[in-house]
Amino acid sequence: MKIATFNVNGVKTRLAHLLRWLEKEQPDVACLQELKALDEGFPAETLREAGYGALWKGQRSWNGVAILARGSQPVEIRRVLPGDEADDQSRYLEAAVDGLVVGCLYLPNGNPQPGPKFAYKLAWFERLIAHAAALADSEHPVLLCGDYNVVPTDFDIYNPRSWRKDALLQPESRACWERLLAQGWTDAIRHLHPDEPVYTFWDYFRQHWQRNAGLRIDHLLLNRRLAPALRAAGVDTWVRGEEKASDHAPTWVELELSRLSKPRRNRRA
DNA sequence: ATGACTATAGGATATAGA
Repeated sequence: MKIATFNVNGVKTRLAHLLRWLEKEQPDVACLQELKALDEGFPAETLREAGYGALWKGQRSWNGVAILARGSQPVEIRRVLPGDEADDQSRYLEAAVDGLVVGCLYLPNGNPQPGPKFAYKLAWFERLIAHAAALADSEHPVLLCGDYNVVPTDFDIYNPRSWRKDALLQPESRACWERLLAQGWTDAIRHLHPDEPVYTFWDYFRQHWQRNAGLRIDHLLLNRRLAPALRAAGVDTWVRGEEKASDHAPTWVELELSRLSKPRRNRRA
């Protein structure tokens, strides 16, 4: 079972890219961020014809998240991150797909910092940590993936020098990331590729893609129950090399759910 | 310190992204 996260940077602008990628890589589940479209602008019919059921949460101009499932309809669990009823930004969706709980998130960028946007980022991160605590300990297999807008360490960026003041590298952002992982989550990419640089984002400036000057900010986290199923993880970098590509590349895990032990209540003494 | 580039909304520029 292949599950991917992909910040499409505009689902309407990138629809052809999205369809080519789905066709070629055949992910079973695809979590999308930055739809930049209203609910009514989401190409649900086209995706259905491509074989994917979908849940989506749009917003005018910015944000927006979706969960696609190949050959099935994701079952919605929640469409808001708890903790702030005044927050109207479309950044979180959670669904059940084939016995798996999948959270799709688009964590605020936070620039410029310091300032209100950075405060919003940290507040949103605190809400995520609070919500993720129960998911981390869940007896269900849970995957929490998306654009976290955090470069976990200096090893996750081509060169931190010109990014030192960026919200993505701030000690506060990284401390939140560490607290999240300390709940027991496995960072799939880093777990399977401990010694090599892996990037998921290359900005449009200064030929950063051509120079492979990237950042690792799209992450897939597995809870304890799911971690034993992890078989492979990677980045579909070819998508970033396409004409008029998103600045992010799809990032994925391959899971072998049949390898998970049965829930305790079903096990014989 | 700034800007490089790409997107949306709208119909010129302003704002956001990371």
